[in-house]
Amino acid sequence: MNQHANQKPDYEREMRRAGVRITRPRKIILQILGDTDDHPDAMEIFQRASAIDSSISLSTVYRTMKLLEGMGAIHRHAFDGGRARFEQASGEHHDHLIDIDTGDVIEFHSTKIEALQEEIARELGYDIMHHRLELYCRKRRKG
Amino acid sequence: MNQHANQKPDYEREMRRAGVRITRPRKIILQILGDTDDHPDAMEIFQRASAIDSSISLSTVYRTMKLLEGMGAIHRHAFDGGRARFEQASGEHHDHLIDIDTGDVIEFHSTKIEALQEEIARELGYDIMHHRLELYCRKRRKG
DNA sequence: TTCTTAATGCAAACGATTTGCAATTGCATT
DNA sequence: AATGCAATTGCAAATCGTTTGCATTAAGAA
Ligand SMILES: [Mn+2]
Ligand SMILES: [Mn+2]
Ligand SMILES: [Zn+2]
Ligand SMILES: [Zn+2]
Repeated sequence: MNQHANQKPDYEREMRRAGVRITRPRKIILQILGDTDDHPDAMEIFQRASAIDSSISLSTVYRTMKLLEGMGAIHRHAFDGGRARFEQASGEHHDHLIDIDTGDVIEFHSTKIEALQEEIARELGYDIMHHRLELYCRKRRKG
Repeated sequence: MNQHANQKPDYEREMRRAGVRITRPRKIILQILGDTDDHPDAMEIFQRASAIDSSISLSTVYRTMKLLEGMGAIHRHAFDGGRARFEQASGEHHDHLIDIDTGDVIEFHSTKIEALQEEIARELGYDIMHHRLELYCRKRRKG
């Protein structure tokens, strides 16, 4: 989620600094990612981008996602099912609850769980580089 | 893990009861899954099976994995990277720590984390159907 | 042993993602 | 503003893991 009224990171500046060109497709994709609250997949991003500039190709979407991921600007998620889904990396770490009926994604964060994970890894002699916690759920039935 | 000196579930009996035929390929794959401690992917299972009966096909491995998954006899994991990995479903629930350098998988279980997950889902109005907790780690450097 | 039908091997199809390549374009340079 | 060149693009073809159609084989009930 990125509408947390927090600072919008200036990726264009960062890209320029990295010697990466600011192209029309990249501007559009960046804008799409910045404007959304959800976790769209490449095809969804492609469609939203096509609405703005119909000449954009799916390949470019994929290439741009990879570029942005490498820059740390976005996170890639491999939730159950087909395609990878993306989200802007601004904001703090969080994990995801996925509604398996609607596909909705709800974000949450548990300091306690994060600490327990660290503890477990440490006891096993490891450092966590990254982790993934996904809760696949159904809306609770009344009563 | 299944070598926990616990009862070896009799899937052949269960399959017979379900009206599913006990074929030579299925016997072999079941034996492979029962004998291993790790989380092999379809290709690895195919290779181990081929060593026993070279006529087995990869398609049959995939079909059998799907059948066994449907029976609840195995779990399918989609760890980072290419192929799905499988493990016999005997034993209690556990989550995984993946050594990103070696690919090794270490199993762990945290009653506390499990409880916290439940609590989080409940507060959001959901019931957890299944979940996924994976810690991608590196061996801790000395000192 | 016979018979019916589920299960198999094979090759082709699949869906998501990546890649080779020729054409385009950002942008640093005049 | 015009130039030059490497980075980026669109397109089509390739890749990878997995699934599927179909003719053939083989469980296992009778
Ligand atoms: Mn998120
Ligand atoms: Mn396991
Ligand atoms: Zn987390
Ligand atoms: Zn768990």
